[in-house]
Amino acid sequence: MKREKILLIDGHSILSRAFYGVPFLNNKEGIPTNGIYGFLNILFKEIEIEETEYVAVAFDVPKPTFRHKLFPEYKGTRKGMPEELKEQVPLLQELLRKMHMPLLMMEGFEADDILGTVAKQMQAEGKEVVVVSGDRDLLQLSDEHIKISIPKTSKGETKVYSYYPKDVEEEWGVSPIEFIDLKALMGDSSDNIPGVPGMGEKTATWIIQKYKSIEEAYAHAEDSEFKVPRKPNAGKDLKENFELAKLSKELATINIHVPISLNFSDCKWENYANSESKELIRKWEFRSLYSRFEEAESTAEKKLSLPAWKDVEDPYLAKIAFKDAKKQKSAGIFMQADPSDGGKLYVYLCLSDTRLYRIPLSLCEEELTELLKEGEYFTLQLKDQYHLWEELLEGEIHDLSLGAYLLNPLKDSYAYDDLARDYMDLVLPGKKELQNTAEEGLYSAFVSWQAKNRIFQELKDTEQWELYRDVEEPLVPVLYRMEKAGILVDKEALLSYGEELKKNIAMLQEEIYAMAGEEFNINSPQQLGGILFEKMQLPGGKKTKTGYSTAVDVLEKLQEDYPIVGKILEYRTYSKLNSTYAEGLSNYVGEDQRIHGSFQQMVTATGRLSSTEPNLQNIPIRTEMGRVFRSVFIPKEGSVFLDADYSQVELRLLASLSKDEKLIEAYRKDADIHRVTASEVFHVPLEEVTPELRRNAKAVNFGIVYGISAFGLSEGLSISRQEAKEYIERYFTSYPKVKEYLDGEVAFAREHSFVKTLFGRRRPLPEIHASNFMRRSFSERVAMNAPIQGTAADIIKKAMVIVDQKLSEKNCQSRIVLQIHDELLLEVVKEELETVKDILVSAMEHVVSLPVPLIVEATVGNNWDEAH
DNA sequence: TGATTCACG
DNA sequence: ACGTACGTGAATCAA
Repeated sequence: MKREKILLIDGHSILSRAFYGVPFLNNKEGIPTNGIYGFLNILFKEIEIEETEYVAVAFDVPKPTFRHKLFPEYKGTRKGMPEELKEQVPLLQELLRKMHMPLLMMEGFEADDILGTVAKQMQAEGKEVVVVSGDRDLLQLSDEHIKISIPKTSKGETKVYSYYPKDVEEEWGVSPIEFIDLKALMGDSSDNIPGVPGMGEKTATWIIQKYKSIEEAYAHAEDSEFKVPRKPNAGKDLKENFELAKLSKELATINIHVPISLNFSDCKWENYANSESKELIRKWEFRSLYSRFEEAESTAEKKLSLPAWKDVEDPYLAKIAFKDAKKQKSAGIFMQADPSDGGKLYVYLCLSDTRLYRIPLSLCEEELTELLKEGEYFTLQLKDQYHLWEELLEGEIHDLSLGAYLLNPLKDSYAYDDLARDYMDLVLPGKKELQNTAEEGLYSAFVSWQAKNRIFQELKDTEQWELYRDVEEPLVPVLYRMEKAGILVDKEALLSYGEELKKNIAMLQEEIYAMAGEEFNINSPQQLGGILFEKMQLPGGKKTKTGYSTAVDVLEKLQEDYPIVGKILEYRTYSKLNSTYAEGLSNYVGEDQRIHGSFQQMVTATGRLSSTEPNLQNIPIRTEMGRVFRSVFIPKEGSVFLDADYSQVELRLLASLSKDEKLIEAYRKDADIHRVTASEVFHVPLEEVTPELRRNAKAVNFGIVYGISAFGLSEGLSISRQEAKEYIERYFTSYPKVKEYLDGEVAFAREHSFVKTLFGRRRPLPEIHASNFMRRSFSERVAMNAPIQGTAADIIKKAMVIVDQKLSEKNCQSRIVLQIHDELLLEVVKEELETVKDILVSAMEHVVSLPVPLIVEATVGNNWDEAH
């Protein structure tokens, strides 16, 4: 039988071959792309020659460079590699990932070793292997079913030289294994292999041909036959340098025992032409590849239907399905209500690639409860299912949507079809295209089963497994309990305040009409702009695409000279408060007088939560009038509110992550940080810092966390760009480590196209190399902000998990009801107050230990306003 | 549906 | 020369 064939490619080596073989190319943005281009040509050529679809590419993992500076810096630059080539490595990897190419990388192991291990493994599994590399180092791997293929590009043409053992023998006169010894004697400066001084190719070949190995040659070094032509001292050289030779051999030997294992079928390379990869091909202007990608994409479009499934109505059949699930202690599982069936609950089970069931929950409650006691199960959007059937809390159920969110938090959906597309290379019909609700459940269970290994592996590969397992997953039940608990609202008070607002709105409306001389819709920016800037001829013309800007900052400047503007601003405020909060919130108050909002865990790019239906994270506080809404949120009878918030987490994290001594010291002394900054930046003694200076310094501090830019700061402070620039420069002179840290983040982003938090959460930055200044600058600011904002998010999430756990350990009835990014609001049974306060504050403060301690301020109150 | 505005951290 | 502060969600208007 013909052996199946797999191509294993030495990524770095082929890239550098291509780099030197293809004339220098640049795209419009100045990104060097010649190596990538050459790599792709070699890749496609090899695939064509070898006629296989099974491919994988191995890369060295760059030595870790610690960005957080909590550890000494270690630079793992490949020496002798020109900058233009180095830059192309991450770009090529990005493209290959988008082309769905399996990348073999493992920390602590070189690509050579990975290739060697995998090649031998595949040969043992009965495959035909072709190892593609740019240099001869890998010839030692050549074997009965392992061919070493060395492409050489010159004058635009790529020729491929192939070596089975007999070809190695023919060209160098030694076997592949002996090739190691040959290299050990000769040495190789580019690989840092010393070799034996004075030994060149001729001498080394003679010795190895005669004695087969350096050990054997050493044993005979003093024999009379040890007579290398024209090298009378060769024996002596070897004798004297034997240790060096042995070391060289060790260095030259490829390790074929790397703890890696490759699944042949995972290497099937298809769907390389997709929208994401095509975008890069276009961006990098590889015109000659356009048509290849277009054609490939059209043939790759495929729709796969569901495996046959069973609609189980017979309790006996249900029992059988569950019995098998129990035996394997694992399954894809999904629960859903069917509105076309009176909201009846169904359980969907996927036991294998071909076994899929739909069972009414009423037929299998007992079996399901029993099943969840043992084993691990996989699903999507788990929190929603807890709301359907709380008993699911008892099982170990993994939420793959959550995993997919960590792998790419920029997506807008993590439903079954998204996961199938991204992790199974499978195009499934979207929810809207489905005929009935059953299909959604079946697909979800099926995808949960199919995508789990890939998603888990990627979480491990990206070092986000712990974040997933210890933070995101444990948070799911916590959020569920928060949503279930809800928060009590005094609806009467809410509505009566709304009435009050409405009266004011009506009054203001009349006044505005009178002043404008006509009636119009004040809520319409377009009409408002027309009245103000055309009819009434106020200064300060255009700003937006659709017409005049009527945003607060514009109107505030006009307020003093034009009374109507003040009225309009007032109208705006009242009308916002009324529609969003008075009317908006009251619509969500349920039978139990509580609002059960929902917390979204897979929305933000930075790892924060978000709050919807209604948004309980933007209840007013900054103005007296808005604050009233906080007082309508109240604890239930016998309870109080306990509110705890982190004091300036983000700035404290900035100090810790940058390790700036001056900032750390200031925080350790618990100084007023904005005042200290003002004193530093404006060269004023601490006691002489005016409120004005402090305000400015505070804006600078904010700016730093947001990813400072002179333009932004000048806008925020209404000062000139030049002044803003000076502020920033002086800030960085005062806190040099902060500058180093922020620059480091941007540099990291440029190299890897993502940044990460202290706990490993990633924020992709696909536009960090954009040619568009605005997009690129935006990515740079995000690179500075995301690690800080994200680390703060990680920290409070960890705290929530701990608090929830401790509350249940101590049998407390108190619960977390809200999270507002750096603040937790708890409804606390009065008797539990002291216990809960201790738990809460200490959990929040001790989540992580950093150079600057985290400080939590906790307050008790009979409504949210009082407690904050 | 997208743009604008504004509430929060 | 480019022309924005970071992260959200909801209400509203104008297509």
